[in-house]
Amino acid sequence: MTDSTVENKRVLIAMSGGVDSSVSAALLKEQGHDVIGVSLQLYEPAPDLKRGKTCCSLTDVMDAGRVAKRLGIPFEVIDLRERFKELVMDDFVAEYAAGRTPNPCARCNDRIKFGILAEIAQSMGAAILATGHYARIERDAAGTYQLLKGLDPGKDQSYFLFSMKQQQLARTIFPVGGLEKRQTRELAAKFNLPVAQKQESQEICFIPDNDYVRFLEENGVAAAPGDIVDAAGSKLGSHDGIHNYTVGQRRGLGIAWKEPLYVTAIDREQARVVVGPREELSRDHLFASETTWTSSPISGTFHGTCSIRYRQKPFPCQATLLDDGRLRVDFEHPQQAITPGQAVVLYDEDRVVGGGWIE
RNA sequence: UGGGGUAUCGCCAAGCGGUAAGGCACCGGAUUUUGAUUCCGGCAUUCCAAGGUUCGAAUCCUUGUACCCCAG
Repeated sequence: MTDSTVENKRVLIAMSGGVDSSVSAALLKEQGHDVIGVSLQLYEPAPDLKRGKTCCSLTDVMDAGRVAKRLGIPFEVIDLRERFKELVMDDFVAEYAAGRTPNPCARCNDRIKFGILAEIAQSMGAAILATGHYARIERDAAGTYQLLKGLDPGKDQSYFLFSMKQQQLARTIFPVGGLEKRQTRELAAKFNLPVAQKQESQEICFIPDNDYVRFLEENGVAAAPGDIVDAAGSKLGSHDGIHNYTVGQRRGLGIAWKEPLYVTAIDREQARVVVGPREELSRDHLFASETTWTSSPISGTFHGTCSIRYRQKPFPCQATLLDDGRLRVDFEHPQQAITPGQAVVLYDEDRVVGGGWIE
């Protein structure tokens, strides 16, 4: 199962303190690798740690350390708070301020884990970086590394990893990518890991209470009021700031209508939130920029499938690269709530071809 | 100070003598390494007010009150 060129090399495993990365570390150790465990300190610990369900809180770092100790592997904590703030949190704030909806997990993977951490791994003499993501990497006959969906359709995280490139894929392994979540849990119990029963992480790791609006306002996003209008521009209500909304959102509008209303667009210039019935969320194409490709860019018209949000079953589409470098994706069937700031990921069967950020 | 109409949950709205539908909004939960969506659950002992008729009324009668429309 493991690529032969990878065996017995030094591997750096990013340990979040969760079940997936802990089992990953255990599997690597069992396979005979020279494993080094690392936890990243990415932000100031939240004062309230009662649930401990974030990916990098103090208790999680401690859990990671306990697992490393149980496995008998070296472990250290790397402080990347400054870089994380600069590359992920600031981007998160700026995107919301611009009326877009950021995807911090995808950004973190791209910039922190497979960016800075990958470099750190090299500097520590580890040729390979491992994480607990549910995705697979395989090398095809031509020697090209392919990024594939995780085998467990309910846990596949390839969407968040779409920006990985050859040089990254060549030096990365996902030990649990071929497992079902249930199997991972069973292995955690079998390895007697202290985190076997730990609950899934969720929410944005650096906003443990999930009150992202408060986080934004504490970080300089002004609560600028404006109108909520329909497609024709008629005022239906008012809001306290466009950062409270995302395209496709239904709840929180406070408008009593004959049918549910959804945010169809956010107009930063006029500080307006445009709403409409469900039908008005439909689009048959989108444009994306900052495209990246796992091996090589598409040429001509790409026929395959794509996802425009995490956990969405990829749907048929075709895509073309425009002269200005942007990507145009046309859907076979209209899709709802194309959300600027989210990623569009192109798939060829189970293979991630590449993607970009929705405009 | 003439005539007509309407008053039911925050909004819209069923009900037409038999013991308060539904939609929206809102609240809670489930799902989820982003944000959403989705799903599940909750949500008027009370029908503008006060009397009356009736075994029984939001539904009938009386008197008020408020608002709307048409005339002034």
